[in-house]
Amino acid sequence: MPELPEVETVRRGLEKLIVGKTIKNVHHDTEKSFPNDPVVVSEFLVGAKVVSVGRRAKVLLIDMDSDYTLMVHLKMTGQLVFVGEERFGAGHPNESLVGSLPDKSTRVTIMFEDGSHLYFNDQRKFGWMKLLPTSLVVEEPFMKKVGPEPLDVSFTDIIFIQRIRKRANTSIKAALLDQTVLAGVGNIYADESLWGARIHPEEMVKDIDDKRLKKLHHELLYVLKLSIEKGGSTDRNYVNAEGKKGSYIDFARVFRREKLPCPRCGTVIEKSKVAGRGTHTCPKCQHASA
DNA sequence: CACTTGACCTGTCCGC
DNA sequence: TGCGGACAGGTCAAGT
Repeated sequence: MPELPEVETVRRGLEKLIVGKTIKNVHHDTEKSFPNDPVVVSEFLVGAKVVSVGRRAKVLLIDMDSDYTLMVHLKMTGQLVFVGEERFGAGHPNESLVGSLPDKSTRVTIMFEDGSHLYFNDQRKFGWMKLLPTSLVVEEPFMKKVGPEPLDVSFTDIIFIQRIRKRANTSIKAALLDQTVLAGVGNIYADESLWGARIHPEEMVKDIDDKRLKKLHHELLYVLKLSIEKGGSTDRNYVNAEGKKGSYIDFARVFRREKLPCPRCGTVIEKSKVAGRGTHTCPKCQHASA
């Protein structure tokens, strides 16, 4: 579900809401959502205080003062929603979104000493939480192989081009989605940035020159930053830490706009499948030798 | 090795 | 309205 901007929005919300709070207890339903040894949880999570909330790629990193870190991956349908000690009453704008938590998709409930709660909801059960010593986070298999953060100032055009070219014989869309090439890009921002750069998602990386890849890099940064500004995009399940929706989707140019006119040229936007994912393209603006 | 395709799950939507 | 199938913002394992 959430990509870099959505996870970053959740991170910013949680930073304001849970840093400094001490965990009173933790409950979870399936092993899959939180496959930790209960002894470790009771020793290093229960009774520990939240020190900071970080993010790497699409993974949230909640650091505790026990020197353990709670890693959270929301995958497709995960949500991390905070509900304060004072429940929202009828008429509050958030009441309909979080007023009924926990519900049947709640996988993990964390209660803080002040009576507030953090709910990890995940309809499809692809997401996970895991607790591990902070020093071992970098050794975790995904963290070890994931590529650089696109929003780091050190991630230059040159590095973007070099890394994308590691996937010379695949489509540019598959290269963008490859988390070992760069971190955090998913289906929405792949389609949006390719539209911005007028590159067709099926075009082979080796057929795209440096100038066009540089343009793609700039378009990618533009959509990622714009989306963070707008609080992420809400298409289906995504909500931020306060249970609210983001508004980037209102600014999307192609994503989920099939059969609607291209905002640049008016041609009807098409939907197809590229790299196994639903893909939105303007057939006129995006072509092989733009 | 590089790359592509299923599998993991549940809910919803679309066409017959 | 009912039912089957396709599909959903991610990643991994297994396949070619």
